[in-house]
Amino acid sequence: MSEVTHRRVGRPSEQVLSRVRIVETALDLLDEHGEGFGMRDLARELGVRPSALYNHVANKEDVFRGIREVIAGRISQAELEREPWDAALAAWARSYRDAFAAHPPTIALLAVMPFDSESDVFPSYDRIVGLLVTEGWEHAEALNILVAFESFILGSALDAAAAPDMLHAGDRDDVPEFTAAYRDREQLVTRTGTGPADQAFEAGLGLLLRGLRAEQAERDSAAD
Amino acid sequence: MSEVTHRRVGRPSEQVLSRVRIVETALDLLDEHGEGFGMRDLARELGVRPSALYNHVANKEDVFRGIREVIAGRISQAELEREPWDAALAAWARSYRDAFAAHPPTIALLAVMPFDSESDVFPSYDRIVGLLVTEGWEHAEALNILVAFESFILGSALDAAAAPDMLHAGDRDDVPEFTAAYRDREQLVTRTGTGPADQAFEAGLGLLLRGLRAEQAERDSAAD
DNA sequence: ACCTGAACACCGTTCAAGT
DNA sequence: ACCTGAACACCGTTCAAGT
Repeated sequence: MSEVTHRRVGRPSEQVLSRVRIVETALDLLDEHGEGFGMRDLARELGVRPSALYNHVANKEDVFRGIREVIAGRISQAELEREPWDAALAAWARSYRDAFAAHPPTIALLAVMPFDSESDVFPSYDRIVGLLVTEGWEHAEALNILVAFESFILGSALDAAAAPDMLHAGDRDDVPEFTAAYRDREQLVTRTGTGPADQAFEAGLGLLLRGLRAEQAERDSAAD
Repeated sequence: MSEVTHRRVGRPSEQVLSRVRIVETALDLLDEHGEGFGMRDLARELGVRPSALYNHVANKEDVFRGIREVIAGRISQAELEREPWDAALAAWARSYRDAFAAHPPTIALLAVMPFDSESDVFPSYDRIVGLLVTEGWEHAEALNILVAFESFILGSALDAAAAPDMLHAGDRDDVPEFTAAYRDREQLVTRTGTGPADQAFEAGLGLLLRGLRAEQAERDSAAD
């Protein structure tokens, strides 16, 4: 039985905590046991008493804000320089979904949290709006499209985080089309190795992009 | 100062609680003060001690399950009988989003919760898959499209529930396209009276449906 | 069977005391 | 300035006691 050497009271000789260390540890905890984390767990993991955390973060919500920034920072901005524009949009969307889908239990919480105005996400948003405006959309339309994409992406991340058989009708026999579809998709999953959530995401992303191209084509032909 | 008459201990002469009464009261609490609810608040609202609730629900999650069923029950199934098929899909999607957007704080929680196999939602899903199969899609594809629509709808409900200026870049001058778009949309909001979240939802829904029609047209012309 | 009342094992957070 | 330790005001949930 190894004795833990306790820290004495009073200011330690060298600082043990920092905001980034707290945020990163919290993210680790979320990844390991996905059930959410407590300030007490977080403190234990950092070898510190719970109250010590409050020297570096305002409260638990503040920790979440930190986490959100870290995750948002992982969305690949570089993909937005691809050609053509719809490929750039697709690559960005996939990177966005992956960044959030990696941390299931927090998606919902993070998704409703407003971004800080200094956030890293705005340059990406600016680039996307610019892309769409270049391709002929009005500024306001471009923003609506951007938000629509985000809604789809976050909804898809939520879906990827949901229970695997969220939509299982069991043995009921009053929904034949649905159960047939469920069975067929099962086969598609084993054949392609692509999970249900990924299939649905690609289907939706494909539809959104196809919709954009169709809208553009229609607009261009009407302009003659 | 009015004296509250307390109930004596022991089984009351007539039953005061029921599962449905608990679930409905919980939903009321969510609607009033959107911050979520506690079992103690719920009990107070029902004029009962917290422990009494556990005679009718297993735990707090069980209450959420009940709430989810109530909300899901409000999604209009009737709209799915409209003509043509894409109008039916659009009407269903709007009804779905409205049902969830009415209860902001719970969307996230509810969205990740698996449906019971006896749930009311399956007949609607069956109808939608049938609709798409009739229009030429494979069963597995139809299911993927359905899930993609749901992801978009729930993501949009989340967006509608988010802070109104979730995407406000403040005064930064390094994102000109974005701020221009933000300004233009502001004007569009005041001119049309349609909120930002509704605009984005209609934009995305339009793209998804347009994508479906384009996919169908492409398939039909390839079949010649 | 279905309520009260007391209790248990938790939370997030505050704050004085210590270095 | 930055930690410990003790405390506060909460949670959800359990369970014996009562009718």
